[in-house]
Amino acid sequence: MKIEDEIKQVAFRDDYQKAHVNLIFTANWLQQQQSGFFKQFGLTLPQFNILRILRGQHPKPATVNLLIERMLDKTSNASRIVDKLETKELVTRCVCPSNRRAVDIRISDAGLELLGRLDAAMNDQQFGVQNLTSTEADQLSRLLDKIRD
Amino acid sequence: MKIEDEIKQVAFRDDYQKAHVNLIFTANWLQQQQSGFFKQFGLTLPQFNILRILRGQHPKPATVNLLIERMLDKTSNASRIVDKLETKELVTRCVCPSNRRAVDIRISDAGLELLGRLDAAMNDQQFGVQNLTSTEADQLSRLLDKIRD
DNA sequence: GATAATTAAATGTATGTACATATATTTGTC
DNA sequence: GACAAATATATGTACATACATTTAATTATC
Repeated sequence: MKIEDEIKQVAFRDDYQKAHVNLIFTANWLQQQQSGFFKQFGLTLPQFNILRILRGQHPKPATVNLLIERMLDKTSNASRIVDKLETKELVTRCVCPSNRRAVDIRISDAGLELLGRLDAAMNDQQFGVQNLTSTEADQLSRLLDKIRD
Repeated sequence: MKIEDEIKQVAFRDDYQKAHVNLIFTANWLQQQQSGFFKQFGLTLPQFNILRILRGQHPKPATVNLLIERMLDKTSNASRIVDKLETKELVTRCVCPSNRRAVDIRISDAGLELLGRLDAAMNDQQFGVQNLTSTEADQLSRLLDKIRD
């Protein structure tokens, strides 16, 4: 559906405004698609993203700083998202021996097992970007990179 | 900067995953650019969006339902965002005479005046999409529409 | 080596998101 | 006209975002 119809706005000032609104709207749309999927597994999107970063580090630990550096949303509060994951026993947290200011965070066996199940389910799940051809996906990335220049 | 460097990820599975991550990341980036701008005026992005919808209706009132219909984020809680705007006296709210379930919401003179100042400031402010050519902006909108098909 | 500056993480507060539930009003049906 | 269903909004709760402040540990400077 065209963006004008999605938000019932008759016209945009120009192609720039239209692209901008479309970008925000589509990203929200994709996030909602995904968060419904993750909910089945008792996770939120940011919780999943942090777990994935931790798996990438495993068996090495990550610090809160490293998580923030790699998160899509730099300003979110990694500390409290880790709290939730720790409550679910998907990660472990202990003071870093070499630098007692820092905290070593590791994904637990239960966390690895959950991500494994998510990987399997994700292959069955089609998210929106699949509607594009590979060339179009590449084209999209280039346009987005240019926006942030 | 390329998306790989932004989030310090070495490689993506394919162009689809890369485009997807890039889309979420760029939309967040744009939102942060804007929210910094709105903050100078004591508004948040959703508050601004609701005010703009109300100005579009002015002098006719809008109901909460109409606001939800036109908002980019359908699931957000329009009622409570209107609460904040009412506290700041930027909108008025009163029971609709013809349907006492509904609430008539109108932008106040102070609200109109604030939006006027924002319009002026916005013309001086360059947001990211301006980095694209008009053709590229159009191309981007088409790709985004295709994602949501 | 004491003290200031910096760094790493946690905490506090206001706002927003997501979704379920509650309350009040109107509409439809017998 | 009583009562069920639908509609419009508000409220409750858990989680996340945004940003300021606090606490603790380390590093730098005199």
